[in-house]
Amino acid sequence: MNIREVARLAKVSTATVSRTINGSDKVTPETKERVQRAIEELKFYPNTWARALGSGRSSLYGLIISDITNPFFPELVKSFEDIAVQYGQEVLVANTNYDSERMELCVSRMLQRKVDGVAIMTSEMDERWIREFNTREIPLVFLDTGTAHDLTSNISVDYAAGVGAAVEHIVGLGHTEIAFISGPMMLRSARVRREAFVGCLKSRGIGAGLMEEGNHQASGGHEAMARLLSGETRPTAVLASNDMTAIGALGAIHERGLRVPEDISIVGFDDIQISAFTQPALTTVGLSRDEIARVAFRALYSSRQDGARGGEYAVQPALVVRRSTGPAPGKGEFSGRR
Amino acid sequence: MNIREVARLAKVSTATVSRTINGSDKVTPETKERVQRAIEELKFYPNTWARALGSGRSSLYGLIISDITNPFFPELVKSFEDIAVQYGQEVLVANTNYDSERMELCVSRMLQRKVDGVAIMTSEMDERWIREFNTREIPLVFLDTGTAHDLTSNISVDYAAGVGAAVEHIVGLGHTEIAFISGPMMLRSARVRREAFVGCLKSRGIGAGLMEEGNHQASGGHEAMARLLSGETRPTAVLASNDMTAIGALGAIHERGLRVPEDISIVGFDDIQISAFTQPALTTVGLSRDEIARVAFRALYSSRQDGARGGEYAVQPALVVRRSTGPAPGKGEFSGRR
DNA sequence: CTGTTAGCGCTTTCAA
DNA sequence: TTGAAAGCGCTAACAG
Repeated sequence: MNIREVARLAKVSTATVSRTINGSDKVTPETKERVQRAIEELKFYPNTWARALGSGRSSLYGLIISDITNPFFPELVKSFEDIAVQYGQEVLVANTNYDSERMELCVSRMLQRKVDGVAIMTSEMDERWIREFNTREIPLVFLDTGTAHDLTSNISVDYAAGVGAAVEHIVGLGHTEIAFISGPMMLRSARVRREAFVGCLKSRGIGAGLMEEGNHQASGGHEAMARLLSGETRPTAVLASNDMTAIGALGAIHERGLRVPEDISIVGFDDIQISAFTQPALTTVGLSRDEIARVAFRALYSSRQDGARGGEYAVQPALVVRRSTGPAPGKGEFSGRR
Repeated sequence: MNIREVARLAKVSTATVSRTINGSDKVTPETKERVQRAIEELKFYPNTWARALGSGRSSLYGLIISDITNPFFPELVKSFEDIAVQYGQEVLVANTNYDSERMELCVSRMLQRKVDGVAIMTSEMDERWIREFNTREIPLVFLDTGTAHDLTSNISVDYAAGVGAAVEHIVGLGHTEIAFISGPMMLRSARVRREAFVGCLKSRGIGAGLMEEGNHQASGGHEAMARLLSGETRPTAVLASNDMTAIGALGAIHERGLRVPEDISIVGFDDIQISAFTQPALTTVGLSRDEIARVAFRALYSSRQDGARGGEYAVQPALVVRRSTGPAPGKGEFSGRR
């Protein structure tokens, strides 16, 4: 079943069928009507590849993420797809699994499928792959990596502001012993968050806090928190590099028989959906996946459609205060609700 | 840049390049070597669509899910992709968002991209769409819906056994007032789980328990639990239709100042990753996404490759006992660890 | 073992 | 407004 059969049934040429499918305005309403009916009757679905081959446009946008299993990403994927659908485009999602071999696979999938643009939402992207996209003039958008030029856009997250708001909130509650549980230091994104924390403390004249390394998952947060609790100086507040880490930390604290936030305050990062339902609900620095996805898609789409140059975009995180933060022990009456 | 340029550089015909790419054994090692070098040098990536068009095989398998944001699915997606990659195939993921309009979009994407098979992991699939796949002889595999025939396979989850194990565990702990928080009753998958619960109670001679309807998300579990707590008879144990629901319920219980499992025991369903890190860690009926994905992919792949008929497969859930279940209040010493 | 060539299903000039 | 026909990049039958 193909366009020719439709053409035959509608008694027109294949060109006319093609025009109808593509919504050309150079087709008489009557003809269009006839063709539509033939399409309906045959339940014809135009072959996407053949369309792409013929036209040179794939209407496909790539989205490269690290790990679909990390709750931050599914929400991003969903938002990206929703907006792509609005623009009549499609999305090809690929996972790197934080693995450079898989990363190569992701890149070649994108190249082989001739995507019209790629959103690289993982921080670990080898320079040489980027070059492959550049030489083929495929628009790119990064999350907080690389800089805008030609067909490359960049979305930068103001981590300093986000972490700053968190630290301010914590300091305002009287905390002085503030610890940080980072993500895996081999990940650029994790290092950036950690540096924002260190810088923030320094600029406020607070001595460098306790540091532990996690893995951006609950397990790592749990272990890191356990180490923190058995250390010499126990922190009264802990910032985590992401919410999963904070959730793991929460568990370790409870296991020790300590309470959050009465004994220790916790702040996460990302504001994934589940954070509103942890015990207690997590105070966290929210990063809008919706906004990131929208900005990313539009950057790619406008590069492609209007030949726009790459741009530099900024996204502001926002502190979401819930129940996991409270006054430092001994500092004023505790007013939180358990 | 295309196969012809590679052919020219390697001084062979396009057919030879094609053969090299496809790993044909009818090419002299030397020739193959020359072609490989040319490909490297030109950084040539064969156009997937053209390949599919020429060969009639897409090497693409569709995976239709309800909602990427529901933690059950990302793990399924990951497993499915991993196994597809092992077989050198690719995956096209589509979300229905529980919306019938989006569902139609998903189906037409699959049809337009000429996928080699589709795993339908959402329970709400309109009969008429299924027919579209059937008439085009596209292998299908369902999760717990439909029956095996021709090119259609089905994976059935033994909900009765899973729920049975949970009920047995709970009853063994002395509970008699057992409630169930279901998913949205408009979803078949939710109804199936609920029926398994009702049937299980009945077969054990226990009267029909309390029932509340949730939405398979934390918010619904929270609200349903709140209703349960303000009802006349307070249950001492609650089974939830999925883990997110259970997590929401946990929050509602804590807000009332009650403890889990001392005052109320909770059992979830699915065993999503985060369930090991809730407070307390959730006892739940685990469903292996890995197994489901593997079985589903293989069913599709063998239908396609070996022309195998559709099969009926079974997956057994397994109870994972953690900390959210304990003896019914008043029944024996409480021995759980908080 | 290698090359020639006719498609695959659609788009898109160019004419009519 | 419509049709004829030449590709798009690759595969596969057929020759050699």
